Amino acid sequence: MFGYNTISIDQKHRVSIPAKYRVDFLKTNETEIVVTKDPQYPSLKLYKGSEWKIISTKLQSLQGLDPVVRNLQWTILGNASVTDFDPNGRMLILLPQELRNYAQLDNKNKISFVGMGNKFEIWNTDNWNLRQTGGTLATEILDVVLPSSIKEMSF
Amino acid sequence: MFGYNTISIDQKHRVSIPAKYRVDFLKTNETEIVVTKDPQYPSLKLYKGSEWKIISTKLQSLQGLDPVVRNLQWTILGNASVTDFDPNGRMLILLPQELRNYAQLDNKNKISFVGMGNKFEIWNTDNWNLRQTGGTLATEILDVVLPSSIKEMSF
DNA sequence: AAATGAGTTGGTCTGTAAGCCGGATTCTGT
DNA sequence: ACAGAATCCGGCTTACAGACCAACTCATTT
Repeated sequence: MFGYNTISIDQKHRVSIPAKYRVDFLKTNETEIVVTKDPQYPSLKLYKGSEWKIISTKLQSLQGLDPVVRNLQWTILGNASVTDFDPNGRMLILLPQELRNYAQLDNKNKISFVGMGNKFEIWNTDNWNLRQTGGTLATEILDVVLPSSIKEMSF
Repeated sequence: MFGYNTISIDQKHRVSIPAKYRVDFLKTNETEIVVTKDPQYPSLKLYKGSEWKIISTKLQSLQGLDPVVRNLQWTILGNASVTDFDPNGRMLILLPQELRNYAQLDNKNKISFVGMGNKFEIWNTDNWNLRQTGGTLATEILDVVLPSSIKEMSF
C-alpha cells in the first residue's frame, strides 16, 4: 500500500493504523506488525510479520563480531516491538518510549504515516523533509563503512 | 524475542526477565538461561540453554594455543552463570559480582535489557547510550586482531 | 439528513515489576 | 569455638503500565 497520511498519537502513545492499510494486511493473512528504528533516519519502520521474519533472520545470521554489523543488529533487532492485531479488526499499536525518542515524536499529536508497499514509515512531520534532502551525517558514514553484504539487504 | 527495555536491579543484585521474553522461553521448552561476559563490550550476554550448548561446544573445540583464543575462552566460558527458571513462572536471575563489575552495573538500579532474537544483552544504560552514538577504539582494534576462525563465530 | 464506518478517547482490569520483610546461611572477630 | 553481624535468598504485597473493551464523535456516502 502506498501513500502519505497524517495520523495522531494519543496521550497513551497509541497509534491506529489507517483502515485502508489494514485491509491490505488482512488480505495477506498477516497476524502481527513490527515497529523498529530506521537505521538511517530519525524515523520508524513498520513491517508485516512475514516481512519481519525474513529481515530479522537475515540480520541474525550475520556474524556478530564486526562492530558495524553489531550496531545494525542493535538498532534494528534490539528495538523491535511486536504487536498482534486487535481481534475486532482495529489495529492500535503502542510506540515504546525508546522509539518515540528516536523519531522525535514526543509532545506531538500528529505524525506522518507513509506507505511504501510492503513497508511503512512513521515520521515526525517536521523531519520528513530530511528524507528529501539526504539525511544525517551518520547516514553518509554508515553508507561508506557498510560491508556490501549489508548494503545489498533491504530494510 | 526482540526489543529494548529498562529494568531494575534490586539491592540484592537480582534482575527479573521481562514477561514477554519469558513467554518466548517457555514456548521453546527452555529450562535454563546462561549469563556471561560479552567479549567485546562492557556488557553481558544472556543465552537460552540450548543456544549456550552450541556456543560453548564451538568455543571449547577451538585449539587453545593462540593467546587470543584462550582469552576468549576464559572470558566467555569461565564466567558463565547458569540459572534454572523459577518453578512458579518467575524468572529472577542473580548477577554475580564479577559480571556486575565487568558490565559496570554496581550502584545502578536501572539497566538496559536488549532482545536480539536468540540472544539478549544487559547493559549499563549509560554505556548503552554511548554505543548507540558511536564506537570505542578498542572495538576496532579487537576486530583487527581477531583470527578469522573466531570472527566467523557468532556470540 | 441519516446511516455506516473509521478514528479517537476514556475507563477498567489484569499481570507484572519491584520493593519489602523475615528467615537462613555465611562470615568475622574475639 | 561461639556469638554477633552482615550478607544472601525466597516469599509476599502493592502500585502501575499496558491490554482490552466500549462508547462517542467525526467524516463520508448515498
